[in-house]
Amino acid sequence: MARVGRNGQPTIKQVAARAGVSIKTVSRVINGAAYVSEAARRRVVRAIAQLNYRPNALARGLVTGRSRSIGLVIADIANPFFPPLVRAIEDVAAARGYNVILCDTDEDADRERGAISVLLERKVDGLILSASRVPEAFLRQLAADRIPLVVVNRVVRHPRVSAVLVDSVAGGRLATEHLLALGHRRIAYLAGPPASFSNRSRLRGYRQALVRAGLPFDPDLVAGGATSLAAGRQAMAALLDLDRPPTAVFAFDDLMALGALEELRRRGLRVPGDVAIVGFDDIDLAAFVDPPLTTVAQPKVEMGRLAATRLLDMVEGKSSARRIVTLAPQLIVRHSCGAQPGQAAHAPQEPRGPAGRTGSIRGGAEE
Amino acid sequence: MARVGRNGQPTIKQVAARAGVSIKTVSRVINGAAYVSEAARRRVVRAIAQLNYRPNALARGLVTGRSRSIGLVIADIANPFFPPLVRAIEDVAAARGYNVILCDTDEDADRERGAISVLLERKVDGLILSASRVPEAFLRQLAADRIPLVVVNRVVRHPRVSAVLVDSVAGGRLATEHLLALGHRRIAYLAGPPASFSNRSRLRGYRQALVRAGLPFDPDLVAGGATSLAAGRQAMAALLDLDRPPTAVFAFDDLMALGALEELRRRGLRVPGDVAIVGFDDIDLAAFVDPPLTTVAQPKVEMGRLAATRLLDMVEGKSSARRIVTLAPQLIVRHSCGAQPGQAAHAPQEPRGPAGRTGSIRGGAEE
DNA sequence: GTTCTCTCTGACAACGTTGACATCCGTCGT
DNA sequence: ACGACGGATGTCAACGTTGTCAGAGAGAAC
Repeated sequence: MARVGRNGQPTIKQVAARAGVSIKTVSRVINGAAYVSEAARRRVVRAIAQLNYRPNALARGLVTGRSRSIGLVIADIANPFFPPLVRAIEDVAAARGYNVILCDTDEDADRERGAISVLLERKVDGLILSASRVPEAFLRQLAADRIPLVVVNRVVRHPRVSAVLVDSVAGGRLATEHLLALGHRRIAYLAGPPASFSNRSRLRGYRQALVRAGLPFDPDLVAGGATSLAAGRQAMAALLDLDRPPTAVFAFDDLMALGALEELRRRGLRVPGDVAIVGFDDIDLAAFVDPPLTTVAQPKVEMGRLAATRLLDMVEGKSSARRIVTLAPQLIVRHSCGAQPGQAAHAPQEPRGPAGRTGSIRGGAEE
Repeated sequence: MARVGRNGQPTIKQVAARAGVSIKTVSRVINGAAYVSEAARRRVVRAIAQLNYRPNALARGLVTGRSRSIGLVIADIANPFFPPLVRAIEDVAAARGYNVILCDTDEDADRERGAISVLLERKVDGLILSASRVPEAFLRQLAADRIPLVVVNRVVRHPRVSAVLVDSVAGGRLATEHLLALGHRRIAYLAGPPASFSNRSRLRGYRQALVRAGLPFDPDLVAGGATSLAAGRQAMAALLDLDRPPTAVFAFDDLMALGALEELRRRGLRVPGDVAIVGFDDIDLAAFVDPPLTTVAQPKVEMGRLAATRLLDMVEGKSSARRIVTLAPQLIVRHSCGAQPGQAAHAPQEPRGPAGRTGSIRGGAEE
């Protein structure tokens, strides 16, 4: 009989032999099952320690059909929005005995598809998708195949796909109304990736705010189409080269806002003196830049916690019905708009609907 | 015969049945093996597509003894030092067909041990450890068990443990000499975690620079012992409450430096006017804060790439001998010290030894 | 015509674990 | 004294894949 497994590591068989019991008894001890005598248990525990035995999760997963791992698909861990989210997800997962397999996609739908595919081959027990660019039909198919699925900042119309998101429309409105209240009339939008659900929502909020203020929507004042410092710089440059450049900018996210900030500084323009800026996300950086950035905060840690908890509840069958958790965005007023920090400029009108207040939770009623 | 596997997903058996071949032939097609007729191959490919079949990586890993995944153990993904490193590792791994399982440990040796243990149960093909706090003996044991292992910013004396690190002693010297050259004589060190290899090295570099300048080492000027904004704030506060507070501070990392910056601002002190600050890492934030932080840069992306490439080479048996790659730290002069940005203050003496120049690579000669 | 070689194919036994079920042995109730 | 019961243990067949080996044809070489 082999003293060790193929790859040199001890198996349950060696433990059993050493403890003088059957492999089933060892299995029972490992899994804390009942009906094992104290004597046997002690011998098994000793043998495990002596051999430094570790159960093979692959074999276990193969027979149980559960891998105790989840897949996490994000755009780019180097984008400061994601680390707090990932960390929270990881913490919840670890606390419940799951591992996280991380995949970056750079907002590319094909890479995302590939990542999901590989994750599925790995037999992850569930999937969390943030900044997902894959067509909705693809995700519906996943759900139809009974893969537990939670999406962040996007919605999938399927009775088993849960979501946690901040109300980006409300957030866009919040940001724009703040600039409006400060007297700005030419407000630009620094757009994010066109395929992004969040981008479209923030743009919608921006337009809503303009309309409510009786201002026309000017397509020339929308520039950008990505999410990076460089994209922010370029978009800001394009805007500044307009005949009538904007006096204020609402950026898709803080990265774009920071890029814009760089470009403004490069041209010797002052913020907020010459141009006011509002970002989105409230990444750690935002509070530290010069001037500190006014931005719409997303509760990243809470989002991560909610997403992971929800997913694992689905995985463990505690509740499989769809649940959509919508969190309220929050305007963080710092110095990049010229308002009194810590409080929003007086809003021109009351926000409508539930968003903008506290987080609301909607059950699985829809679809 | 079951139409689908236990968990509802098609198996190689269904594919074989549908294509009218044996499972072995399907296996051959999947793995691109030779000796499959065009006709058979086509039928198999079609069946795979129709069933949306995905090979089960667990089963595959069980029989081949390789999981095509690596474990990545770091202190905290929310610490801005790590995302670029992680991203680079992930990219290399993905390009070579591996997945990354991520674990945060919060610098806690027990959690690290636990994470490594779980990763080993998962049968990862190798391990990358950054900010590792576990005793060296533990890692030597791992290496003795033939687990491919690469450590970042730490060294393990074992003929099979590779490492990639920046010369933190040289970095500490660089930072301190910069402050010295600017005329500072009371220079404090904002210490990182005492158990950290990097912390000890940077402290050593700091002391070396002092000695070379003929200055005494004053233990009172060392404060801190963690790595966070809060710790930086507190340590800075303690330093400022001294009878003779320092005129300059070298911080273990940029997070500590930023914390110090906050505390100084809170007390109405100016940087660099009243106190000069040098950080370490050159996180993205560093260039954006006010004032832009002078800091010692670590080439995080390159480190990640090197570590992952090295590990996978070991995993794939391309070369198993130990290799230590030492990269040179680089002083990035911005505004937090009062020097002319972009260039270091004139160093009081020539750096000694290979570090401080270009990166050097030492082979497996040691141990 | 026989043997050899080469291509293609499939049967079968692993891999390390758990689940279903069987068995053995005391002890208790009657 | 006997059956029933329940604790403690073991046997065996999965799980879904790949590795080993053997075999069937089809040409090629002698």
